Amino acid sequence: MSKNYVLLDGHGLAYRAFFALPQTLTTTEGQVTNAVYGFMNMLFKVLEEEKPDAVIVALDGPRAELKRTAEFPGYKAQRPPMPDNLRSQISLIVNLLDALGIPVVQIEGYEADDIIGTLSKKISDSGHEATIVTGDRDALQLVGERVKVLLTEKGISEVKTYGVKEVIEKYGVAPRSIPDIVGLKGDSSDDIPGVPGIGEKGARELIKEFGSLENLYSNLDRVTGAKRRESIEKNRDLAFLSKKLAVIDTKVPIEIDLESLRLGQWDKDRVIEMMSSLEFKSLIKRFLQFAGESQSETASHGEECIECRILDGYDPESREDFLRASGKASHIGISGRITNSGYCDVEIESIAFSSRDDVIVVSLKKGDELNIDFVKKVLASQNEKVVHDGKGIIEALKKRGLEIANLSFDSAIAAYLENPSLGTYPLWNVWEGAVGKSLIIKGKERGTPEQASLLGEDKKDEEYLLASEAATIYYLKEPLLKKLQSDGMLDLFRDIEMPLMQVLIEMEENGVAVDVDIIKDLSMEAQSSLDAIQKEIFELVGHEFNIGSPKQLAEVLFDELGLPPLKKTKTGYSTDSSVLEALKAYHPVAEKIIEYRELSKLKSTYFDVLPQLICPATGRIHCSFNQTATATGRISSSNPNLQNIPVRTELGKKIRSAFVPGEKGWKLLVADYSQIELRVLAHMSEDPLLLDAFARDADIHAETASSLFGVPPEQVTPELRRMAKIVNFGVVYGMGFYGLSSRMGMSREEAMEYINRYFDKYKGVKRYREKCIKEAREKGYTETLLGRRRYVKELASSNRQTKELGERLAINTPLQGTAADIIKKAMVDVFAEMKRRKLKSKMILQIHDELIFETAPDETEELLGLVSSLMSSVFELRVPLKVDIGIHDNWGEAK
DNA sequence: TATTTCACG
DNA sequence: ACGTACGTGAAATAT
Repeated sequence: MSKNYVLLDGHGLAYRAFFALPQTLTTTEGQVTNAVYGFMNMLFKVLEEEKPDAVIVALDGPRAELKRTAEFPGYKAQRPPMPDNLRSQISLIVNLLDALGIPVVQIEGYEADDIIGTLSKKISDSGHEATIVTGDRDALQLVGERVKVLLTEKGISEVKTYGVKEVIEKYGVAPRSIPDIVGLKGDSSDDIPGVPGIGEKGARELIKEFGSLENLYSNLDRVTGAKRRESIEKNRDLAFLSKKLAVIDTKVPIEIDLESLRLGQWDKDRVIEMMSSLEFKSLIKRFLQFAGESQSETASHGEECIECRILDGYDPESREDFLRASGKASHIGISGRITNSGYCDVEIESIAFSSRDDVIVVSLKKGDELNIDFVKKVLASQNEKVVHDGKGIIEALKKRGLEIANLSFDSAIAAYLENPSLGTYPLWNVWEGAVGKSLIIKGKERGTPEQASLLGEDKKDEEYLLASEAATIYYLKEPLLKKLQSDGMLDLFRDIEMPLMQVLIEMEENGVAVDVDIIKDLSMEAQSSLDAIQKEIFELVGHEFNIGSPKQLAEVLFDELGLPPLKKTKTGYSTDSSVLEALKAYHPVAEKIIEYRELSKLKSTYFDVLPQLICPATGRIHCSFNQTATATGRISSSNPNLQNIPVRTELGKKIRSAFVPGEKGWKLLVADYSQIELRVLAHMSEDPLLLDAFARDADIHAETASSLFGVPPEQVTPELRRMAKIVNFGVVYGMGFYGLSSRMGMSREEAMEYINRYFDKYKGVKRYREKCIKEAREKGYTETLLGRRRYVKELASSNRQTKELGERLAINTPLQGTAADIIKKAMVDVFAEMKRRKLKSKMILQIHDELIFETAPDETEELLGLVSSLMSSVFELRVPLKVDIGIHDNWGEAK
């Protein structure tokens, strides 16, 4: 019986995958896996399509080029050495192949091509079939009756199959004549010279006509074109040498028992273990599928086939069924469909509950009020509730008078803690990442068709989807909880993030009041200033253009006015504020443009937008606080972003003054942590100088200036203090001397000098930085005081710039993240205490180190004391947590 | 959709 | 040879 053997060119395919797939394909900890992935993808594709009886992978042996470089020293001479990132992947591939029971053949002194050539000959000689998978066109010479070649085209996943027919179609010659063609045209990728002046086309024509090099040289007189003939004649030796280099050796001494080889000798557990450590979720699935496992076997790997009944939300009996079943369930998974986003416009459309094997979907559209009692009952039940990114759903439910009792778990937040760098946490991705097995929602039981149609015929798929979501959420809880536990983040999750979610919900509901009249006045003022500045700019330049267009502006500045382009962007010359600032010295238009920029920015981002964002129903602005957005653990704000309301310029402060208490007689209470990141640095580094400075509540920048510039504290000038402040920020960000020099306007040497002096004085900080980098490199992640993680895969990069970025992240993230931990806990504590005391006052904003409340007249003093003491006592650090706090009539008054 | 710029901590 | 501090979100223009 004839067998089909697949022969793969290991290095060749790995090389292709390495260059075809992005380097960004890595494990969470930063091991680049693109070549392994590409190779395995190709392997499985071939396994699935060719269904071979056996597979062999050939690798270039040590000193494989020797044989051919002995003939011609230039052979493969221009080939750069294998990148380290690829070398490490080759050994992963070999290990994986070992686990898969696929033999890897590597013989000293021979290239993979020769091994493949020898094997394919042996295979076809004994009457079996061989399929060669490679990226090297030279292999086409091996094609024969029982040998075909799958050649990777551009990229990696595209392959073309070559049998004898295809080779002749493409090259016009028999496969065995391919080396003759190479002999004439050469091969730039292997540095085979060929005959000068003969290219692909000419070579093909000549061999097609003469059949071989030998025959060509015996009949040189029949070659047309004098020049061509001369070149061929002159380069006879080169041509034959080139051909020799291109001929694949089919007589390599290989000891392998082809007959006993067969696919399927894999160590299944090891394959799965290796693939999951490489985070190849989909390949595991493919492997299991290919391994043709029966259901019971797949279950041993936890492959779950979850069967859910979908109950009809309109059928009273089904509802009773659900309530009965959910009583026994450990928790209830909830998914909801909402329209719009943001507190002001959000509305609940429908909701699904999952209690292990029952799912029920009910519509909550206006007019479907008959469902509300049931929903109320489920939501109020003693079961733990589980949601995925539930903040919006909860708000929408609350707007309809529905509250969730015992909400204990949000899988999006859990997934965020596991890896905060992902940016978004779609349910399905989280499922893939946490479980990676297929979840199948089976079965669907409904009431009568008339009742069923109440949900709307066209909405049936939507209903099914919502039900699957609820079930997925249900089954997500356990694995994520386990992971949090094993990663030491359970407390952070349970005691901070989940309670914080409730705080954020109320803050979003509360919203913030703005005085529209102030903003509208500012807008009008800005418009008239803008008109005037625009006119001036046009006069200075001599014509009109779009000042807002960086491209047109660059043209005017650097081409027309001939100003020096100081900085480049990807696409052209930069016109950002630092450039314009420097250009002030050359041309008066620079200053005008800076003014124009500032005004138009503020106008378009704030003046014109804020009034539109006032919610008609509440008369206030309700932003969204995103709890799963930042890699460091901070929260972010959007629609609008209230965390970047201007403050640094005069005009900016005017905008802030439009933020006011929403009720007559009420005030704004603004509390911010003083120097929180530097205090965290002092705590973490235990640097004596920093600890002492904060213990004395000294002016930290002045202290730094004093030790940096060697002047007594009382002689620190504002200028020295300003420089020290930049250095302090730099330390927190993990600065290098170049960045510092450009920011301080000094030479690199000077900057270097200051940095050295800083680290000499603050030895603890120096040690801290080194420790951060070392630990992050070892563990693959950095962590904050509360164990919040951030994987720093940049540290594993071979690119220097990326690696240095990783080092800065390793330094900065624990500082920024711990500060985030601290204010988050403060929010939770303050919120809980306000609830306990039943205060009317409201927490309305958080701006990273600052909390803003709206306080009722009779609560101002109480709240002030409460906030101030709770904020400073959330953690016992080695330094005091200082809080600046004040009562104001508007936000502009603070600071 | 990507790029550039700029507001904040 | 190159570009250089951390973390965000939004608007306008370019593609």
